Amino acid sequence: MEDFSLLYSYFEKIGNRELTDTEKEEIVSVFRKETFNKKQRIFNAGDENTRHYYIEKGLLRMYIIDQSGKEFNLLFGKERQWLGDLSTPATTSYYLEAVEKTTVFSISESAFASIMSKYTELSTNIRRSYIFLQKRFVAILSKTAEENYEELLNNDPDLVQRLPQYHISSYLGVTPVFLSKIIAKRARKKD
Amino acid sequence: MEDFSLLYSYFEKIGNRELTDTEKEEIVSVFRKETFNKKQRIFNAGDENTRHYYIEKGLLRMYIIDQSGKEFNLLFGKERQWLGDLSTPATTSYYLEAVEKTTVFSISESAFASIMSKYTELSTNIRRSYIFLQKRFVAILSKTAEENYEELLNNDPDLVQRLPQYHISSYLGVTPVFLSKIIAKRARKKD
DNA sequence: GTGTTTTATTAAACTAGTTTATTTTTTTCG
DNA sequence: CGAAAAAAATAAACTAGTTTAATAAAACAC
Repeated sequence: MEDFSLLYSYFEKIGNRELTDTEKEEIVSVFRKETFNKKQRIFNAGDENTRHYYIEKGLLRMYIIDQSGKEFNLLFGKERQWLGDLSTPATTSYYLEAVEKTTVFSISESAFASIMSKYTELSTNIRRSYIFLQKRFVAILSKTAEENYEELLNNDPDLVQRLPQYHISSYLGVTPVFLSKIIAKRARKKD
Repeated sequence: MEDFSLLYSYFEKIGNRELTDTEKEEIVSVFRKETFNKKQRIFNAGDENTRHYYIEKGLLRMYIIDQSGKEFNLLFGKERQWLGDLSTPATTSYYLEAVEKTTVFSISESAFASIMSKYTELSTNIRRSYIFLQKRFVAILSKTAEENYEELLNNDPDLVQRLPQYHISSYLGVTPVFLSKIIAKRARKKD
């Protein structure tokens, strides 16, 4: 039998109460537990009606590929975070891929909408995502790449450790070459 | 008696039905009709518990001021659009200001949360805002300033016409000097 | 209307970040 | 383990966008 305990505790946390057995069954019936290998693609630009992913373990990245073929990492998601394209069920412009071997609980848009009406705190999530993206947007617009790197290092050192440098540079909106320069410069400063 | 008809028709549209008189009264009781003059500040970074604004007529901008004192326009709002800081009631990092003389219907966060449970389509709004910001983010990260200017010109020519150039440049994340160059270059190309 | 302030243009020197290419280091995997 | 592949570092030439400053044009105020 698959283990849904992390998902239960998530709903217990947001609902601020214990779940009944019926509620647990309901959750099991709408979520699908899935595992993706490192570098495995979960959805592609052009796909319709993509699912929402609550991550049990591992690390995902959502990215675009621009006209010239370059990738831009928009968001990462790790343990106990949601990731997905909120424009679903419309055709997505993004790719979702596992950076590490990752297990998730996935849910369709329609089921998501319906459990949202039961667990209204879920909509707080979308709002929180918005606030996060807004901050990130402002930071990238108004700060230098070096400052943004520092900030990421402070806010989520674990992420910096788990990601290859070229994924971080793409998240910060610079080339891997430039991030490498930044890091070299910082190392020089330190001693 | 103040005219709330635009607000009624907004709620009728999202609810997809006519409003009863009681509902209209309820709306009047939670919204406050306000007018702001050109360049008038509506809220400031540091303010707590800012309100949400549904714009009847006019044009607002929400912006930050960075460490070095430079302004960055994050969002504009015009007729029949919502604008506000979704991180409310937490302390805001943004400034909200009228670009033109503007009349709005404003609502507190707490009232907003409570009418949201009645008009659940309101939460779609937040989601739509998120999608909008995400697109804008990706565009600014992956495209040149010239392409972003073109795109704005296509998506919202009216906005370009109503805003002074230095507000547009700040929205696109470049200096007024550089936007001026882009425009000069485009004019040269055309003939 | 005309004088004053604000906004936009132009130019020139500069810098943050890119591109391409080569070398070194680290990771993967049979 | 050792070979091959992937990731990171370094260098050099380049470019998109900035800064500062001076001029021109437009908008505003009386």
